[in-house]
Amino acid sequence: METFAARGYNNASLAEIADRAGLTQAGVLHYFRSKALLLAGVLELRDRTDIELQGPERPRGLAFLRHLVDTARRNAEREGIVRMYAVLSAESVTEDHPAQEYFRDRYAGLRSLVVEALTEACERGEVREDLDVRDAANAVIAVMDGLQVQWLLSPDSVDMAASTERVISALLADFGAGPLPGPLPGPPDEAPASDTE
Amino acid sequence: METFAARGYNNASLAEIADRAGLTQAGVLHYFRSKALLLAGVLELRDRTDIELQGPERPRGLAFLRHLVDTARRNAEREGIVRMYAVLSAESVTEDHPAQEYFRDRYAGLRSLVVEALTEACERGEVREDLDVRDAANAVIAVMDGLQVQWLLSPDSVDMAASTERVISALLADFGAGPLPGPLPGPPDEAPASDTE
DNA sequence: GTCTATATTTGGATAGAC
DNA sequence: GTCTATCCAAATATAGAC
Repeated sequence: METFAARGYNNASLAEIADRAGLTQAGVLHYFRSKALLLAGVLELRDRTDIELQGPERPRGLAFLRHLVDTARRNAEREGIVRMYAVLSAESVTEDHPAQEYFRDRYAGLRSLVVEALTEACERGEVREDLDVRDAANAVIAVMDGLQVQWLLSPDSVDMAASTERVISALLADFGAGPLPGPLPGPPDEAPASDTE
Repeated sequence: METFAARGYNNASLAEIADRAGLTQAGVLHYFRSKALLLAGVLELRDRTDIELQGPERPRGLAFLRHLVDTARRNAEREGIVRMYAVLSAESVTEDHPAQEYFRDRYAGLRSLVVEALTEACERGEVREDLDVRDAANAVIAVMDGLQVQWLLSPDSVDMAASTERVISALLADFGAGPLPGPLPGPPDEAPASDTE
């Protein structure tokens, strides 16, 4: 993970990864038949470690949106993971990248979670046209991703949680719901929580 | 540009670039002493070609924000450039990447342009705390960037212009200004305009 | 289960001919 | 100004010993 985060997939070498893991390059290939399979293993591991937003007991509606802001705040303490996702997600749009399907699926999943949350958050017969909600959901995901790149380049110029919160609450207000209740100063530190990026 | 867009910097080879340009790899290195200098040349060329948002006659305030939405719309017709910026900007956060300074400066410049525009857009003694405006500006830039990655992976799931417009106008409303006047259906096609990404 | 050795490919860069 | 030839380094992957 650290190597992929620091160098991206293409520029990462099995030799460096092997070094950090305390074995040789051939040793790594004994467990993962190829570099691409190793990447798949890393991504899969993260998905299992971060129980993320799966399961039926995940937060819904407003609680979910607040959870996104909390995630942005927690991410400021986890540069490694942020860097890995920022680098790999963008790199995945290049030709024949081994993580392309992974990120396509990931975004599709996130998209429907956020659409659902936005819809529940501003209960009303029809919140607005469905399309509008999808546009807003894409925007929410996009802000979080885009902020990460800016933050990685200039940490002092970016407050990921504040910017995320501002967009979400502005969108909600625009939809006719009240602003994000129980807003920014959320629990400064939560228990064994999980995350999104 | 096409090669860097399709493969990123690290994975792009001088051989492929030379092929497309109709000369040999050694020929390319005759004009650009190294791969990193070639990348610098490409980025510099784009900056000079797209007069972008420089000069004193650039749009200001609301007009500038509307210009951003227009740019998002135009970008949907320029996959190559979008891909190049999306890939390179994220790749630039990796260790020792030759475009790191370029993108740091680029974001700093964009940031101050958007801060200025937001401030002018909602004329009021103090719009709100300065910090809030900076957070909003970062968010605007972030949405545009983040949407590009999603769009490159799944064009049919993302409407870059619509999502961008929604965020900007929601933020403005939140600041107390009216919603983006002369909103979405901007000039479907403008003259020799320029762009942002 | 881990290593050494090596095959194979590819990349960036240099030297020098034409 | 462009090419050929070549160097050197690095990378992925495989074969086979211990």
